[in-house]
Formats: sequence, C-alpha cells, structure tokens
Amino acid sequence: MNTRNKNKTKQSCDCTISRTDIPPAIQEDLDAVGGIPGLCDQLPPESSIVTTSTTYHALSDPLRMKVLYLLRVQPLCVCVIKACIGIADSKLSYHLTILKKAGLIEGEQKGNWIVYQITEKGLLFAQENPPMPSL
Amino acid sequence: MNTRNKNKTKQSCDCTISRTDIPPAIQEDLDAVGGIPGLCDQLPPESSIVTTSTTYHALSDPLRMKVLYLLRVQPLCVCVIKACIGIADSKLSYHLTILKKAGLIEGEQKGNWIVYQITEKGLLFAQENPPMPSL
DNA sequence: AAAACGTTTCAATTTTAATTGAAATATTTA
DNA sequence: TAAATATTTCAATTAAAATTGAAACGTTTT
Repeated sequence: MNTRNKNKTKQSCDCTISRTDIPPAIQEDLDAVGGIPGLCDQLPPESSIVTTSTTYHALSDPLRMKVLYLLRVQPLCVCVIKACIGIADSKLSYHLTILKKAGLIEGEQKGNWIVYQITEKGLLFAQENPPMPSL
Repeated sequence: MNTRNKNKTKQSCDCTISRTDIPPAIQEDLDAVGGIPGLCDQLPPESSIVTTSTTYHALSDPLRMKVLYLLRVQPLCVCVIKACIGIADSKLSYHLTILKKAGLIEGEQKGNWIVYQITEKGLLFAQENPPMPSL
C-alpha cells in the first residue's frame, strides 16, 4: 500500500517530469517543497475548490452583482429589483436562483411578494472594496 | 436639463413603480433611501461592476483556481503546472491567458520557458480562507 | 370561487465559454 | 542553420450558460 497517500485530505498528483526539463531556480524551490507530488499536495481538496469556484461563478455576472449591491442597501421584493435593473421577470428570477443557490441571498414569501435579503456570505462580496470572505 | 442627474458617477434608474404595489415595510425603507431612484444611486458605476464580475469570472473555474493555488506556493513554468493538473497544453494556455488578463497571474519568459507567478491581486484570492481584495 | 397580482418554471433558442488538435512562434541546442 | 523544446495561437467543434415568451403556481382581493 502506498503509505505516502494514506489518509490524505488534499489531492495529490501522480505525474512526474524529468529533472532536467525545467529551469534550475524553479527546480530548487520545487525540491524544497517535495517535488511535483509535494506541490500537488498543497492543493485544497477538490470539493473545496469546486465550492469556491461555484461561488465565484455566481458573482461573475454584472446583473447578479447589481442585485447583490441593491440588496446590500435593504431587503427588497422582486418587483423593486426589477424596477431598478429593468429586465424581464423570468430573467431576473433565473439570476436570483443562481444567487440563492450560492448562498449569497435568501428569499422569504411575505403575502403576495417574495422578499429577498442578502446573506452574511453575500455581504462579504457586496462591499465596494470587498474585504474578503471564507467561502 | 435634468438637474438631478448632472455629474452623476453612479448609475441611476428611471423606472418607477406605483406606491401601493410593494410591501409596507419595504416601502418605508425605500422612502428613507430616496425611493427607487435613491436605491439605484447606491449602485457602483457600471464600469466598476463589470471589472469586478470579470475578475470573478476568471476565478469561476476549478481548473483556474487550481493554477492559482499552485502558484501561491511558488512561481512555476507551464510544464510543471501541466504535470500537476494533467491537461493538454493548449487547454492550459487558454486558462492561463484568462487568469493573466484578469491580473491574477503574470508570466515572464525565462530562456526556453515561461515562468508564471501569482500577482498581489491573485494572492488575495488564493487563500484557503480568503481575506478579500479590492478589485 | 373567480379574478388579479407577483413570481417561478419550463422548453426552445441564442449566446458565450471551453475543448480539441494542428499549425505557428520563439528560444535554445547541436 | 537545422533540429528540438516549450508554449501559444487558430479554426472547428462541443458544451454550458443566458435569454425569451408562454404557461403554471401560490397568494390576495373581490
């Protein structure tokens, strides 16, 4: 059994590269860190990487960022968000769902309306000079 | 001439909504902030929103996050990154370009290789518990 | 219970992003 | 200068995300 990899929580890589193929300065640093396998061991677990990039994806659309900035001001029903941004209902709903799934906003039914508010996580990304979050 | 909108740096919205159409609690907050136009004035300028979401887009792919995490450890030539991640040259190059354009990494030719390193901006996003950046 | 309202869902389409493999470029070595 | 190596660029394809308009859903009002 491969003892080096037992109980690993980080992902490792099985790839190798011949020692003469890379610049000496980089090779030195690489040796210090345990070569390519040691370097790969420094990657966060795949699941965490996926979570992180999913959050960033939700933030990667200007429209969605606008919604987040609006909800930073106060909770809002969909119709007000729509009035500010000026897009079709179904389009807005689509983007709200993406923000919601990423945990950046949450919605609550209040009578005839659904009122959305920003979450704590969302707030971290809705700063104009954002002071960044743990995802 | 419209005096309200002269010299504006934030974007504003010209949409209105009839006063009775939204939940009272929200209406109150909305009044306090200057109604829908006042709310819209709180949006950052469009250009800043686009810059922000472009950065997030660069971060929205697991592959690109991996590259960023690797470069957090030390500067690397493309071949080592490739050895860790295990994808085709041209694919890696495509993703490196996106990270570079977003200002998260930079590359320098060193002899036969191109050595990439993470930028200060990139470093802010490559924390496992990221302490967030101003974009 | 029917009509009206705010919002979401769905299927179809359009747009954008990612992947692929071959060819091109630039640097070094022979 | 030719061959070899590392990386990028390009055109074509595939895959994913966004948009659209119509229909459905749940709540409130009449």
